[in-house]
Amino acid sequence: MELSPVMEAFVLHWGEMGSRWGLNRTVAQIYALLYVAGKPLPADEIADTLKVARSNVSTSIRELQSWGLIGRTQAIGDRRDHFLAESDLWIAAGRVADARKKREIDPTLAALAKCLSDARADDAIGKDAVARIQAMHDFLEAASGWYEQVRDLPQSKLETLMRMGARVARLEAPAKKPKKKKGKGRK
Amino acid sequence: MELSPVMEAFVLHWGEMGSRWGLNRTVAQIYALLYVAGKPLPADEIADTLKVARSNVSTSIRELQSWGLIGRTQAIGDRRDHFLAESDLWIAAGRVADARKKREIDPTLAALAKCLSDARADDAIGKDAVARIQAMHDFLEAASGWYEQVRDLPQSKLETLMRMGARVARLEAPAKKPKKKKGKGRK
DNA sequence: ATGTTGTTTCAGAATTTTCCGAAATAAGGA
DNA sequence: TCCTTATTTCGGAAAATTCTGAAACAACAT
Repeated sequence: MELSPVMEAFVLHWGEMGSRWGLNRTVAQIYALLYVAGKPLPADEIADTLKVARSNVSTSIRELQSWGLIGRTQAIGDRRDHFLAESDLWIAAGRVADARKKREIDPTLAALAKCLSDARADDAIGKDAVARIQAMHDFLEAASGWYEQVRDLPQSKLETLMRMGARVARLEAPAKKPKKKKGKGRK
Repeated sequence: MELSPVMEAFVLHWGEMGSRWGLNRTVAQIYALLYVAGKPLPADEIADTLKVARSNVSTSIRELQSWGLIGRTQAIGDRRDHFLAESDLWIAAGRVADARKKREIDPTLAALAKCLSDARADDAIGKDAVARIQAMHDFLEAASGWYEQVRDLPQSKLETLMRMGARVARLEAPAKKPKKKKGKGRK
């Protein structure tokens, strides 16, 4: 398949973006391609369209599956696997967030916990340094715990929470003018 | 300065972590070192402690300043600059989030908006593909807008919002033990 | 079996990122 | 000014990551 210039720009930009979020460029491009395609594509067509080696597609697809971002389907009369992007972006973003938390945050938290207990047992380390390590551990743990509580919310509840956030922002952070008005004249 | 093994582990782990969040390893290690040190250190002492080239420290410090993660101070009787880590992790994390949003999300959003209008004007592109591009644009824009509304909240309000999130989670996603009371007398 | 089609693995090539060290720059004293 | 100390710049070395192409592998039909 030949990409139109617009499609190409889309795929390229998304590849760029993805590469900053833990996916490599090819992986992100493949996701973008499958996403706009909106239908299952076989691996060799992906390789063809993106002008990358077939083997690279194979590896990248495996990674996309490990992130839970694509599914595999069959087409009748075609022995090849076909791949389909998760098209619900809430779900896709959640998958990435879950995976990164598990791969990066959780191990870091464990390492910090060990550092902390080691530091406590080491009297060459000042109380204040221990306190700072603890602050970092607690911070990460708090963020991690909050994420865990929120991640299972259905999308509708998540949107409610976001609206709550927006509302808190409107009510509590009254912009530049120190108007001090206590009223609640929301529209 | 010579690092104790525990400190070294801390700095190493944090370097690893940071490298997955857009800072490179040396940059993250320097932040970690300044963070545990809890006092301003001159650049050559940093280079010495972390066993990296002095010039690398110079470059990394410049980057840390561009992220807003460290400050520069002077010591009396010492012509060298001394550097101090931002020790409030809420602020530090916010700085990283702000910077990444500005460097990555905003440009991507702009690119997506352009893609979208180009795609609309291109009749070689199906309506459904346009709809998918729009969905992606709208998703990013919504997330971005939410972030902007929340980022200026003072820490206390943010914590309130987090508690709200936790509460929504408890109420709406029936936990295993429905009897769980609040509070958890730590330490 | 044997051929045909599709997939995966893997060693090393290509590319990108990070880092070092020498040289250039800056900022004071004497 | 000239020396001494501190910092930055920058070309290319080193390291890490990504990608390719060939070969191995797998599944199936003939």
